[in-house]
Amino acid sequence: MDITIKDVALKANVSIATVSRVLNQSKPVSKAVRERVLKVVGELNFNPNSVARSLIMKESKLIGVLIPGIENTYISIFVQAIEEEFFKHNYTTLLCNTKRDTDIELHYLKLLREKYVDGVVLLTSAPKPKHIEFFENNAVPVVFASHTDKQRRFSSINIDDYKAAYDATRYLIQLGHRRIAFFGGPRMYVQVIRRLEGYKQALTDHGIEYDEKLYYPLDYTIESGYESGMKLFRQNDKPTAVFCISDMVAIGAIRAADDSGLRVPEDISVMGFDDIPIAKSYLPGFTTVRQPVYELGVQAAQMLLKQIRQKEDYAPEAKILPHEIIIRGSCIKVSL
Amino acid sequence: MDITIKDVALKANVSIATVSRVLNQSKPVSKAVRERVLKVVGELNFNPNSVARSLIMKESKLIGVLIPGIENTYISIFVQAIEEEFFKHNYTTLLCNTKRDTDIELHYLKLLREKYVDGVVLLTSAPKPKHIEFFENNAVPVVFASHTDKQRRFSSINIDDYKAAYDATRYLIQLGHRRIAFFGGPRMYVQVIRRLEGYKQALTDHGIEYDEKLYYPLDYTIESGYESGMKLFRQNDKPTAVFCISDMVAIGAIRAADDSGLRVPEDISVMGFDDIPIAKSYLPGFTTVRQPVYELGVQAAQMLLKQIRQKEDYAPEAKILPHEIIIRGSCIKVSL
DNA sequence: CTGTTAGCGCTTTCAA
DNA sequence: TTGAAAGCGCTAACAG
Repeated sequence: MDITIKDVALKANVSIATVSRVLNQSKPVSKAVRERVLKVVGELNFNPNSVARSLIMKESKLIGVLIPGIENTYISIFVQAIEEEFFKHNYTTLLCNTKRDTDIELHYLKLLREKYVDGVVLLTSAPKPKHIEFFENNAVPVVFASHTDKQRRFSSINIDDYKAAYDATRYLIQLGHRRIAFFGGPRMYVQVIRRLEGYKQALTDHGIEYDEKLYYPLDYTIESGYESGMKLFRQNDKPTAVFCISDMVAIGAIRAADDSGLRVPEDISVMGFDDIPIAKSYLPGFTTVRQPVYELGVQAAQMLLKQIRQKEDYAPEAKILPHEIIIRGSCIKVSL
Repeated sequence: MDITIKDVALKANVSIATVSRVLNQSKPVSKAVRERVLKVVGELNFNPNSVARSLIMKESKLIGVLIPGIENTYISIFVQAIEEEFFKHNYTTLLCNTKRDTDIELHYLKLLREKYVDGVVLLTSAPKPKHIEFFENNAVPVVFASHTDKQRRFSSINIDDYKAAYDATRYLIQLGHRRIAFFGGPRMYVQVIRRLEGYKQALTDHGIEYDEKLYYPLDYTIESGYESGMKLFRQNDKPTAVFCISDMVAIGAIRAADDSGLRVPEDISVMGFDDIPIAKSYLPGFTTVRQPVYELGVQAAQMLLKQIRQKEDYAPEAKILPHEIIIRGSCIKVSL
C-alpha cells in the first residue's frame, strides 16, 4: 500500500541510494537524474518514512513538552508558543501531562528517549535529583522552564520570581497595605519558595513582620483560590490585600470575596500573577504581575533548537525575561 | 552508549528472539529463562527501542490530536482529557495546532501518517473533502470531534449543536427577550451553522423574526467578543440579550457591556457556551450551555482506542453527548 | 521452548 | 556521480 523509496528507485531507474541523496541533498547528484527522481516522487506522491529514518539517524523531529497540567491558561499559552515556534522548524510536539507526579515525569522522560525525541522542554515544579541524573546520563537537549538551574549544567528560562514577588508586594505596601495574605503553592516548588522569599523580603524591608497565618499553600487552580478565600475572609483580622500565585487563584479569591460580602477592591485588594488574557477583561481588571508567557515559550523553543544544532558545542544558558506590574482595578489604596 | 536487545541476549545467554519474546510475551518462554532475561533487563536498565519496533509493527503508540488552537480553555480541557485517557493505555499525544488552516491540517496529517500514529482525533471547524480523502486513502483510525459525519463513514463525537442553541435561545425567549443578538463564528464552520439554525428555529417557533443585523460573525476569542460588543452596544436599538458561541466570547461581551455603561444582567443578558471553569466563578456567573468537555475528550479517546483494537471490524459510531443549560446570574427576565 | 534468519525503509560507507 | 551492500534495533516466520 505504501510507497517506499524502492518504488521510486525502480520507477526512476536509479538506485535507492540515489533517491536518498536527492531527497536529503546529502551528496551531489547530476541534474538530469535529480529531476527524474523528483518527478517520480511527485507522481507517486512519495513520503519518506520518518520512522525508518529515525532509526538510523537517531533523531525524530519530535520535541517532548512536559507540563504539570494544561487547565491553567498560562500553561496553554506557553505550550502554544512552543508548538508554534517548533512548527516553523518542522518539529512536532509531544504533549506530556505529568500532573506534578515525579513518577509520571520519569516515565515520560524514558519514553521520550526511546522515541528519540530531539529535545525536551521541562515545565516542572522542581528539578528532582532524578531529573538531573536522567539528563546527565542521556545527553538529550533540555531546557528547564520556570526555574533556574543554579549550577548552570542545563539551560533554563524564567522570570525572576523573587524580584517579581518582591515588586508586587512592595506595590501593595506602597498602597498602604500592611496585612497582605499570600496565596501561594506548596512549599516544595522552587517557584513558590522564590516568590515567598520575595514577598517576605519586601515585608521586612518595610518593617512589616511576616505572619505565617497569612500564608496559604494551595495549588494554582480557581478552586483552591476560592477555598482559601472562603477560609481567610471568614476570619476576624482579615488582611486588606491578598497576593495570589496565579491569576486563576485570583479569580477564585475574588469570587470568594464576593461570596463573603466583600467588594474588590473597596474592601479587599487582590493581586494576580501571570496576566493571562482574562485578567484584562475581568471585572475588575486584575492588577497583576505580567509574565511574558508567549515569549517565554518562543525563547525556550529557540534555546532548545540552538542546543539541538550545536550539540556538544552548546554552552547552557540561563535566561531571565522581564516581568512587569500591570496596574488595573483590583488593588487600591487601603481605606482607613 | 545505548543498550540494545543484543546486549541483553548476550549477557543472558539467549538469542535476541527469546529476549523479544519475554518482553512482548508473544510466545511461551520457560520460567527459568524468562527470569534470567528479566534480571538482565533490570541490571542493564534496558529500554526497548520503540522506533525500531514501530518500523516493523507499523504502529507507534502515538496519537495525533489536531486542534485549531489552544488558548480557549474549552480546548485545553478537551486535550487534557484525551491525553489523560490515552496515558492510561500507554499512548502518547502529539499536539498539532492547525490554526484553522487547511494546509496545516493536511501537512500534519501527512506527517502523522509518516510517523505511524495509531490514530488521530480531529477537532476542526469543518471536514474538508481533502480530509475525507485522506482518511479514505489511508485507513488510519480517526474520530471527528465537534461535528458529526452524516454519512457515517467516520466516527464522531459531539453535542447536538442545533438543539443546544435552540434550547439556549428558547430559554432567553422565555425570559421575555425578543431581540437577541447572536455572537457566532464564521459561517463556514459546521458548528456555527448548526447553532445558527437552532437559534433561528427557536426564534421562528416563538414568532420572532430573524434579524441579520443581530448576527455577528467572529472567532471564539475574548477579543472578538469584546469588539463585537463595543459595536453592538453603541447602537440605538440594542438587543436585550446576547447569545455567545463560547464563554470566552461572553467574557469579552460582558466587558464591552461594562465599558459601554451597561450592567449585566440588569441592562443586558449575556449567555455563554461551553461552561468552562471560569464561567462559574465569574461575577456574575455565566448562564451558559454546558458541554461535557472532559467527557467528550475521554469518550473520543475511548472510541479511537476501540477502533485501533478492532481494526476492520470496527463500525463507525456517531455519539452525541447531552448538553445542559446552566442557569447562573448573567441572564435575567427582561425588565420593561 | 529456543535459535537462526530475513526483513521493516532508510542512510551511508565503499567501490566503481 | 552512481550503485551495491551493510546495517539501525527489533519482530516473526521457520526450523529444530
